[in-house]
Amino acid sequence: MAVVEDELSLVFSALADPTRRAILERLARGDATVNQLAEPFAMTQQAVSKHLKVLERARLITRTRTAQSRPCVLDAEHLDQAAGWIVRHRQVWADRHDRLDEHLAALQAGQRRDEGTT
Amino acid sequence: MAVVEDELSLVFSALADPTRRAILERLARGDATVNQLAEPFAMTQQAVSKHLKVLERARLITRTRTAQSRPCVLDAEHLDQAAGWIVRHRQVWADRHDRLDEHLAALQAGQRRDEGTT
DNA sequence: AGCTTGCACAACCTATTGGTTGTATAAGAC
DNA sequence: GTCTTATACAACCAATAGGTTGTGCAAGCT
Repeated sequence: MAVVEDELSLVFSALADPTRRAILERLARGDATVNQLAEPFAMTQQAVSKHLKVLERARLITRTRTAQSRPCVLDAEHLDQAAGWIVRHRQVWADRHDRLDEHLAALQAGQRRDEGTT
Repeated sequence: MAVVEDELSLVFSALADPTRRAILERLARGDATVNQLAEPFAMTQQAVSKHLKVLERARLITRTRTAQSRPCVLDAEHLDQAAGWIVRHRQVWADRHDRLDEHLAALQAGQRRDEGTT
């Protein structure tokens, strides 16, 4: 099932794994090689490579080829896509239960974004 | 694997399915019964029930028992959790790259980020 | 040239996912 | 009471996910 998956599903399912989220958190603090990423985890380098492939397929990271290592770099665009979906739909029922408005505001407090994403 | 899963993973993996996202979108416009939710989909009522169980486990919906039907109601809080994670971490690397709100808007407009990767 | 490092590919295993059909049950209608 | 409606449970199935081990290979080091 799901032979061809839409981008949003790819992004969300990529995020649905603690290891991959940890990898993203690590990458948010700076680019890293596969081995550097693998180090904190109790799993093989190959397993981490698989996780990276998932992240790459979801376009959450891109990889460059520098010498013999393949550093990973974050790509925020598709993450925005996912955040966009959530924010968009939460808004709908936030409107319905308007008490959630402040909740929303609190969430975005550090950010103060303002675009009318439809 | 993943015998006990953290809440965030549950939420994200619940969102990682187009059917379930459609269900949430539908519910955002108003509570609905299982059959009402199942109707637009080319799948059995049982399959939709399974999806609802996934959403329930992720605490994205709650169910009430009204007469012989079990209407579904959205629960925004756990969705906030997911949105929170994204917003939080997106911010980190937004800072690294540029930290501009307008940038964010541009990204969502489908524009590609310039790569001033430090 | 030969060793080492960094990573990926392939085969394999098990658990989970997402669907099916078939059946059961609980509540209202007659 | 019996019928119908709305939903859930169970068994089954194919495909995917997430891990393993083993191996291959390209790039640098000496």
